[in-house]
Amino acid sequence: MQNKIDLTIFRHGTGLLPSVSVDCVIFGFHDSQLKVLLLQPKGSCNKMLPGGFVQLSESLNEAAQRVLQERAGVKEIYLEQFYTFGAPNRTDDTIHKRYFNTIPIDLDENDWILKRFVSIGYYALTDFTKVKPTPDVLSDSCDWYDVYQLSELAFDHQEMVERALKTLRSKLDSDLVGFNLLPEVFTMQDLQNLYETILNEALLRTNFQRKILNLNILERLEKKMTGAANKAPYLYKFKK
Amino acid sequence: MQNKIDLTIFRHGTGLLPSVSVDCVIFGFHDSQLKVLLLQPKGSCNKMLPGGFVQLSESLNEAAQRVLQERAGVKEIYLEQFYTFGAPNRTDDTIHKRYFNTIPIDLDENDWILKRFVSIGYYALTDFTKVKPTPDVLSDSCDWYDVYQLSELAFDHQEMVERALKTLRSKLDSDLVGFNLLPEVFTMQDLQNLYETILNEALLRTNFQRKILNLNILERLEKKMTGAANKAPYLYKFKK
DNA sequence: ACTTTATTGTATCAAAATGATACAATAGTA
DNA sequence: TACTATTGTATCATTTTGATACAATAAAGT
Repeated sequence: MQNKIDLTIFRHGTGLLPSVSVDCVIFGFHDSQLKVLLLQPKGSCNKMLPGGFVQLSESLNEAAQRVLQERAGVKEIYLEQFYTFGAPNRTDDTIHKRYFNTIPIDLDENDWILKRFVSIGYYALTDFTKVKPTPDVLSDSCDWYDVYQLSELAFDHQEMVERALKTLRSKLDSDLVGFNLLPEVFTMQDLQNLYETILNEALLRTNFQRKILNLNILERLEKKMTGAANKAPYLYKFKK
Repeated sequence: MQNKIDLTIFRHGTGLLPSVSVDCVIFGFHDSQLKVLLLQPKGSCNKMLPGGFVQLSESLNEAAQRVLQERAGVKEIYLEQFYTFGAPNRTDDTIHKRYFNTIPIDLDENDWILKRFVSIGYYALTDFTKVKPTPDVLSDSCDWYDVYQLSELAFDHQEMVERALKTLRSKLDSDLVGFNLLPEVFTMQDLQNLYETILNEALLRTNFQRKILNLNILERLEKKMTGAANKAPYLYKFKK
């Protein structure tokens, strides 16, 4: 199943902001892996982040949300800007043109789409289980990939993922980010596992539990009977 | 004295990246005040940050450096990107056109310069005493203004200053930022004064001294005989 | 020369946060 | 009933931070 996307928007002068694009780094968590959402474009291009252009009537944030919905089928997600990428050669000419030539529209050789542009990076965390990645007509697939095992990506998208991850790490404590990465209810071990994966380092179980509980942001629910021969952990959910 | 600026760069298609600009928030410190560098454009416009467009051949960072040099006479300064501003109405139409009509060049009504654009914000800290603000031909003046006493600024430049200040505060400790705001040598009181002004809150003298000294980044020099009837403070400079 | 004053550098103590270890409780298995 | 693996919590040591005390000192006043 593919998303509808209005290809006329790619045509010059039909309501797009020239030279500007947005790219989205969407993090998910599954099987103890931190994942990122990537599109496999048609043709032989490397995988890329869901990205697109900005309409004249919308804000950058709105553009990021719309693009994410159109290209990956992900909607109603809180996105945060983390950096703007603008190296003159960031969209390597030949790759860039090859990519846009796979799009079934006529592009003038002088169209700004074929030239340099600046891309504003947005990132978000989302519950892996609640998202159904859906590729658009320009892509063969849309799927999750382990952040720590990425193949080479298109353009400067590797750098984008790295910088988004750095931002995520630095905001993990202060912004109590990372909440959207887990399902509704979870155990303390699930949460610690998430933290360890994002930070890529081991944490001391007892102190992690103390720290999180002292934040007073969790509501303790019933125990989770795992069937294992040991004490059952409590389930938690985030307070509102 | 005014800087030379090549006005042809404003003409459409002569090597500029459409729809994109950079704006610079330059902080200085003097008389116990945190200052920001502003231009007074010719005509009746509000004051504005030194900003300009991006040439096709340069990176965003290079553009910011060049623009700062051309418009305010400030050179060789380390700039850091802090946010990108892209609200659809951020350059209010009438003010925007009025401003660009003061520039002595012909602009087509359809020129992107008269339309919406996105601006990438850069900020920097600099030694007040080492900068000689110099306006360009488009401006009547270029001067320092107290960050906490700003009049209304052009476009969304107030928001830019606020966000730059927020970034500065959050990075003050971790990045040991704020060093460029003081002259070569200084007393502990000078440094504390700077911190208090940036954070806009009082700090305990003894603990501040302990904290800074424990960082092991200062080299203690001779005492500074102030002429006052009390113990003379040491001078310090930053280790390399 | 001695006292006074304002300020500086450092020590000290209490409180809070963090790191590390110990241990009892418990859901199942042998 | 004993055993095992894991969980929740307590405890203690260490480090960090907040608050106060105090001796040292450069100059002025007497």
